[in-house]
Amino acid sequence: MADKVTIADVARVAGVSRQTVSNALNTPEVVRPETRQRVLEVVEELGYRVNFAARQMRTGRSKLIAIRIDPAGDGVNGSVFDRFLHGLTESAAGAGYRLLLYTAADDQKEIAAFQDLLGAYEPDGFVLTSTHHKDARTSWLLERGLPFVTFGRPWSEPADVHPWVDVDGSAGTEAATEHLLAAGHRRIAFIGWPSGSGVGDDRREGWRRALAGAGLDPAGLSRETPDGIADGEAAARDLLTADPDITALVCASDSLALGALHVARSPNPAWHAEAYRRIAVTGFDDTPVAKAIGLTSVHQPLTDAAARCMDLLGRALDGTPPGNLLLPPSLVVRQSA
Amino acid sequence: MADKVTIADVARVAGVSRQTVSNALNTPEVVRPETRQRVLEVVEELGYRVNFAARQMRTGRSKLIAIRIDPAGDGVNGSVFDRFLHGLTESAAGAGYRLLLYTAADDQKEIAAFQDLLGAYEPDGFVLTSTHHKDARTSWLLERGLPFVTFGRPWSEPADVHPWVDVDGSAGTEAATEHLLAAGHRRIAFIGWPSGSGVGDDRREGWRRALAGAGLDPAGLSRETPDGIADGEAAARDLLTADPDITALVCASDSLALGALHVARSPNPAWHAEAYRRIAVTGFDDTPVAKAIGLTSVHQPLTDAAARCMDLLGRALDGTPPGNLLLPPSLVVRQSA
DNA sequence: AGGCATGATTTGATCGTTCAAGTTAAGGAA
DNA sequence: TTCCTTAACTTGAACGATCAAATCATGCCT
Repeated sequence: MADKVTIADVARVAGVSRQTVSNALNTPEVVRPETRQRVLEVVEELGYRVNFAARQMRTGRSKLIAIRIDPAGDGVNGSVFDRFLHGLTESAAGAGYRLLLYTAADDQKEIAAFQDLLGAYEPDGFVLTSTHHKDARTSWLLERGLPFVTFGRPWSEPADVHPWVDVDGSAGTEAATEHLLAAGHRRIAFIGWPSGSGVGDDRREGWRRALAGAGLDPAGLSRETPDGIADGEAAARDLLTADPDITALVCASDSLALGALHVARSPNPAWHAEAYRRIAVTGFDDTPVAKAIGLTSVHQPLTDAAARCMDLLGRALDGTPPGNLLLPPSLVVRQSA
Repeated sequence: MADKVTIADVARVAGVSRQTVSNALNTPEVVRPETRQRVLEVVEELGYRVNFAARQMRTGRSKLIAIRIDPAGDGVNGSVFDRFLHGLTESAAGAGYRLLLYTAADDQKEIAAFQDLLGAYEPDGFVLTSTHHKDARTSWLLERGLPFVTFGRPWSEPADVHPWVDVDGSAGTEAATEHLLAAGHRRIAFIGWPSGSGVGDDRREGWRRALAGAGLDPAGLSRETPDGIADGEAAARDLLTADPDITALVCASDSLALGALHVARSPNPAWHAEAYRRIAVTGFDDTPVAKAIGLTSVHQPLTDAAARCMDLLGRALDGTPPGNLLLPPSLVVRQSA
């Protein structure tokens, strides 16, 4: 393998000093154009590349961004994070950064991971996902003035405590509900998660808002259940049994929707002795499963979100005030609704 | 934020030299137990952590492993890589390594990425996925003596040219086919990819082997098509129309199987005027989609594969001959077959 | 007692880069 | 001519760790 080419090698061949090579690459304006040109040619010729470790020692910047990847979530919804990650890797590369992965089981473990990482690899910044109420991670990072962006807004604090990018979940469920209303549905129920989670409550709120806008009463039309196919099925069964007028189900996730769909599509439902009701179902996240089975679902612009996260983080690293950003989702209409 | 703690700080507080601190941490056996104890206490007290950049400068080891993540594949099968990645992150962490992500559009671009990475971050090793015939990447790395493991066996070269871990695809389709045979099926067709891809040919071979074992003739029972839901549907339709005796379809992927399932489950198939035939379908990869819709599928032990990859890479980094490993998949039986 | 091996610790040098300060040469003003 | 400024480039030092070699005890053997 070609031996390591250092800045000194380039300097020698180009007949200039190390520092001039460094300047030609990092501060071109202080170098005479023809010198710069010559240096760049030698850089090309020798295949020189800066050694990040050495640079990091001097400047303190590692050009690394750390992000947590969860222990093998094999669920339907795991793919949301994965799609975000794919997008972020590309945006980061465009900005000259690479992603460093780590795992952590909970907030406290993640903070411990921060400490390990900061001591060892010294990442320049962090991207946090799945923010929640009383997020210990963000306050820890804020206290220490470390640059980070969250994908997910702060749920317990004012919107401007830290930079974030999020997708407007309530707008998503609202759009889904409005789509159902436009199709003539009047009794539209919601299947979501136990209240207390920011994301879940937000999604429920969008449904409620749409019903209110149409002058409809949401009372008795909402169920709270853990995320899962079986859970969605049970909740749907419960709702449809309790209220024979329900004709549509808005769900907080594709997993729940998938379960609901089983009930909605069962040809001769035990929960209903009358003539067959066609029940519309919508999901959330537009996972591959939704696409595969024709489930109408709310799509999150994840690649875009990733790019904007990188934008904001870049600003945070520059010292520019980064701000925050709420992206609109879009409804992907398929056969299920 | 707490100022950076260096090895010199620890040395001063513990009343020893830098090198003794280094030894206490890296070569404990050369340090007197009580000295070691004292040093470790100070390390704990000050919250000292080695700075990897500095270590890397001296030792040349970065404790980083690079792995490519593909540009946002939103398909059904994307999750295979993602599950592998989750597992690998954990195994790597266990061995003191972290994963560094990069993207690349093709083999040549990936080799360029190798050069960038080696010059800049100097990863200690690489994990390559989706190996194929005439893989330019492996030969490039081999020529330069760089440590790597592939998840996927070498398809054009002898098995021992480089370390690898793979899942035995032909054993998977063979198991699926045998399961169908045991259920009484006799005309079992195969839907796979155009020949020439190692993985695809291997999966077809397993089906052929199982049929041969039962003394059955595979002639006319195989179709080659790109990977996709619509492609699977078309191929299934074609097969079932051409041969009225077919009662089961073994597919090379869950995407293909999903398409096939649409045909198999259509209540009044245009392709068949006779009484309704129940067509069994099996997929490959056991994606969330398979679980969601009750598709019998071949499951790959991805977490295990990731762990073994890390094992082998660790050996390659130590200089121990790493070898290679073919893992058996398992058939997950659901309603579809 | 002298010599020597062994164990425990310390010292100086080094990895490749960039910062900060220094040098050199050329041009302009007095 | 002399002095000063500026542009262009060079030199020495430093980042924080580990390697290699040096130092200093200590114990054992003859």
